[in-house]
Amino acid sequence: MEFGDTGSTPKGAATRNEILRVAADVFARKGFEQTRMDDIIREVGLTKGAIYFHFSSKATLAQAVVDEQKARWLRRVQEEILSKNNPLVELRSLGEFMVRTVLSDSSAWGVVHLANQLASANEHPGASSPLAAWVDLVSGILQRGRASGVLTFPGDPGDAATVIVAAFDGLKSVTDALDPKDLDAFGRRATLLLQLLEQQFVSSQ
Amino acid sequence: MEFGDTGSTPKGAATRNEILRVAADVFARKGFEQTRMDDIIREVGLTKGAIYFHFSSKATLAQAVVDEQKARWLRRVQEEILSKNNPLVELRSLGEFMVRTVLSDSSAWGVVHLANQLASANEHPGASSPLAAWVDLVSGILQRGRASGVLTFPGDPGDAATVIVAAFDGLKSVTDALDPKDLDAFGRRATLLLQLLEQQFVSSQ
DNA sequence: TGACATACCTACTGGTCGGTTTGTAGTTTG
DNA sequence: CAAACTACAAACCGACCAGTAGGTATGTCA
Repeated sequence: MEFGDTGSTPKGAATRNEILRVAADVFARKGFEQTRMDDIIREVGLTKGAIYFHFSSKATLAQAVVDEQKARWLRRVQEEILSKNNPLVELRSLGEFMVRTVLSDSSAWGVVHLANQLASANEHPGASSPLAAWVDLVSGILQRGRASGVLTFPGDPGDAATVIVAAFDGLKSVTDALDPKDLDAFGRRATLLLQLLEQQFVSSQ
Repeated sequence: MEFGDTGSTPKGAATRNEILRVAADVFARKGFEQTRMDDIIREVGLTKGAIYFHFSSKATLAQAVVDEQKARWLRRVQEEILSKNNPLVELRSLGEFMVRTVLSDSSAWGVVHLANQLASANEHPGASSPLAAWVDLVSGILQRGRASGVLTFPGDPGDAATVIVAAFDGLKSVTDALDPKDLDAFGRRATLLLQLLEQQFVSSQ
């Protein structure tokens, strides 16, 4: 049930990070249930004892992966995007950021779903879900954009934000499922989606 | 590996259908991996031997569920929607049909993903995926709509269709993940999405 | 009414997988 | 330098679960 289990020594901390790195990749590729602890163990080059010394359970390890990744990109988004102080620019940047992230780091978006998969077994309210964080982020931008008149959309900002994030999320998973070979497919379709949103949310003139 | 394992007798066929009915519900709720054969057995009120008499494996049962459901709604869509011979009406009807289906029959959309979950273990090309069928359906409508001038959109019809279907799919899964209690949430957001698509794809004038 | 298929049940097996226990090098600290 | 702690390794455990073995009951038809 504890979280920051160990890492008191430089060596221990390094190993812990290495485990997190590999675990993020495997979890993202295969999902929580389909990931075997032995998969991670094999790829890290350690043994069961080592992993369970640093993390008390499979769920704890996965949660640590989620928390670490979430903190990382929340910081990046904060620095690179929300600093613009311009909802229109922020929304565009965020869209491009999402697309770029999905395209470059294949494991990144997989981790976004880990928290939700954990919620089934664990009793996490889902509030810590990276997905919810994305929605909140977009929702905030939409609200400020509407207030300043540069963005228009019907209904609740939260709902609109959810639709936007969900569209991206669905595009990723559907493309993975239907055209796993077609490497450009996601990029093409995401661009299309961005165009669509641009014309829909940005106030003409 | 066989498909229509049994069902030679009226009684046998009835049991087989009952198993399919229950299995569809359980698979849709919990997904392929998380579903235990014992779950289905309990709800059907039979035993292991009975299920394995009618279906040779868990994967075979799931595949049968997918095939049966897919055939059913493909027929319905054919009759209720594609008979209109009007791309604009068809697209609107199809959108409403999807929303209505998701809202009324909670297990319906879950089954759509079963085939994809099977592809991991099994070696199904994924071509039989209901998701692919939906995309093809929309893609066809878009093509005919563009040809007759009532629909406009940039790029490949297949890509546009994928974006549309993916947006719905993502909306369903994201809403389930983030707001499982909020019953109207999906409806509200889906309506928003339909408006959005309306203004984007339907030629103004 | 005997032969054979259909339809179903009970009990078990074999493998998988998360987690535990125990041991033991190396490192730090008193 | 000895006790104590850190950071791992190796072997093992027990629960879970898909699938099987072998039986029984209920037709059906000649």
